[in-house]
Amino acid sequence: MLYADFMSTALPPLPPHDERAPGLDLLQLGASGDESCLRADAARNRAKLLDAAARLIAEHGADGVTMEAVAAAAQVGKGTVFRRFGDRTGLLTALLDHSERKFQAAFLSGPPPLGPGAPPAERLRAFGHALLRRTVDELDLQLAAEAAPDRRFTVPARRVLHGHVALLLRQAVPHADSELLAHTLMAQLSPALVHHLVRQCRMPVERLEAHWSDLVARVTSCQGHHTPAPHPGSAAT
Amino acid sequence: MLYADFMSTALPPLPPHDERAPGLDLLQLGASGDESCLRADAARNRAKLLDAAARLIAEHGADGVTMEAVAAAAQVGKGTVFRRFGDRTGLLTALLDHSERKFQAAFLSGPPPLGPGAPPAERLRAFGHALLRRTVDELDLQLAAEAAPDRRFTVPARRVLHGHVALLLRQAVPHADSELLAHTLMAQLSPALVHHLVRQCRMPVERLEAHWSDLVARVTSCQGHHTPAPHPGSAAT
DNA sequence: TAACGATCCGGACCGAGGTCCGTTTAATTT
DNA sequence: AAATTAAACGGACCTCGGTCCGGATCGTTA
Repeated sequence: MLYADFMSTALPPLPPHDERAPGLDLLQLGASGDESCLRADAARNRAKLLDAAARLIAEHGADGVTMEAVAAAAQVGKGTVFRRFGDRTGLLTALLDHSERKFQAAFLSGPPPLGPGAPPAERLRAFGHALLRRTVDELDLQLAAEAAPDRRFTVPARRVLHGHVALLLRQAVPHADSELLAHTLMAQLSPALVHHLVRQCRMPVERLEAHWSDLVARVTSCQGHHTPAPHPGSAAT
Repeated sequence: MLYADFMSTALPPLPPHDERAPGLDLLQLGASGDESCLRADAARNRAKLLDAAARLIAEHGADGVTMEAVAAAAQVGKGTVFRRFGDRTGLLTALLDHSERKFQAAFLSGPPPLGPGAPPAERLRAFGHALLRRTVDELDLQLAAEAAPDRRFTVPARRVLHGHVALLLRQAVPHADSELLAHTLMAQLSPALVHHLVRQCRMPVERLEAHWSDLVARVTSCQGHHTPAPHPGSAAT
C-alpha cells in the first residue's frame, strides 16, 4: 500500500475511544471512528449527537453549535459529547467526515483525471479544482472545524491530502522537494485563505482555480532550479 | 507612497481605543496604537500590562498568559486589559509589535538585499529568509498570537507583509497574478507551518530556506504559463 | 482653582469549553 | 439467569475569555 508510511507515526493513545485518535487509520477508509467497535448505547448516542449537531448548524449556523446545546438537543449528557468526540473540533470534524471520505475515494480510486489513470500533473490540477470547490461549499463548517495551530498539520484528513499531493509531485517532478512543495500547494486551498479571498475580497472562484493551475504548471514544468536534494530519508512530513 | 492603497479599506471602527483597530495605520510606522494620544494613566497601565505579560510569558510560557493573570500581575483590573488590547490576540500581538516594526523598517528602508536597491527577485529571497528566521525565533508567541480564521488575513501586520511581497512580485514577474502568488509565498512562512516542520518534523531551517529560494526561482524565472490576466482593477486583497 | 465632560478603571457577571467522578448499563462469563 | 467487569453516562464543577456599568480620574475650560 502506497500510503503505508503514514502508519509509522504512532502518538500516545488517548484514554477512551476518541474520534481524533491518530496513527491507526490515517488512511481512513474502513469506518475509522465509526459505529463499529462501539457499544450499542454509545453508537446510538453518537448518531443522535451528530444528528443534533447537523440540525443545530442548519438552524443557527456554525457557532450555534454549542457543546451544551448539542448535548441537550440529543438528550444526552454533556460529558458524553466530549467522551465521544474529544472536543469541539472533533465534533465538527466528524460532521465533515462523510464528504471527506467521498473525496478521498474520488482521488484514490475514482475515475481520471482525479483518480489514477491520468498523468500526475493533470491529476494535480483536477485535485486542486475539486478540493477548492468542496472547500467553498462547506466553508462555514470548515472554518469552524479548524484545528489549533499545533494540530493543524497532524490531523489525519490533512495528512492524507498532503500525502497524496506529495505523491503526485514526486511523480511529476522527481528532483524537487515534494514534501515542502506539497505544503505550498495545499496552503492555496486552506479554508481560511479561501474564505478571505472569496468571501472578504469577493474574488471569483475561477480566479483561484486559474491560479492553482498556473501554480501547478510553474512547479511541474521548468523543473528544478536548485532542486535542493530533498534529504530522502530524513525528516518527512 | 506606494502602500497608500492599503488605506482604502475602512472597517467600522470599534468603540474605544483598540490596538487592533484597522484601516488607519496599516502602514504602522509612527506609533500606531502606542502610548501617544493616550491619557496619562492609560499609557502607564498599558506599559505595566505589557511588562507583566512579558514577564508571565518568560516564566510560564505562552499559555501562562491569562488575561486575569496579566491583570493581576500588573495590579490592574481585568476590564482594563480588554479595554486596551481588545482581546487576548490583541495583547499577544502587541507583544510582537516591536520586532514587527523592526522588520518592517528593514525591508521598507533598510539596506539591500532586504531593503530597496537590490533586484526584486533577490529582495524576495532575502525577505523569506529573514522572516523565516524571525518566525522561528518567536515561534511560541507567534503561534499563541494567531488570529481567528476570519481575521487572519486582515490583520494589519499581515497585510503589510503581503503587500510588500505582492509589490516585489509585480516587479519581478509583471504578467502573473501577484496577489495570489503573494499568498502562496506567504503561506510558506506561516507560524503554524513552520512549527509543524521545524518542531514536529525536525526539519532543519536550512531546508525551509532552500525551499523558499527554489520557490522564488520557480515563480520569477519561467514566467507565466497561463498568466491568468490578473483582473487588475477587480478584487484586490 | 473649581467645575465639567470625556475617558478610563475595576471587578462582578456571564457563557462556553473542558474535566471529574460516582452511578448506570451493556456485553461476557459461569 | 446471575454475577462480573469494562465501558459509557451525566451533570456538577472549574477555568478562562469576554461584557457591562457604576464610580473614579484625567485634562480642559472658565
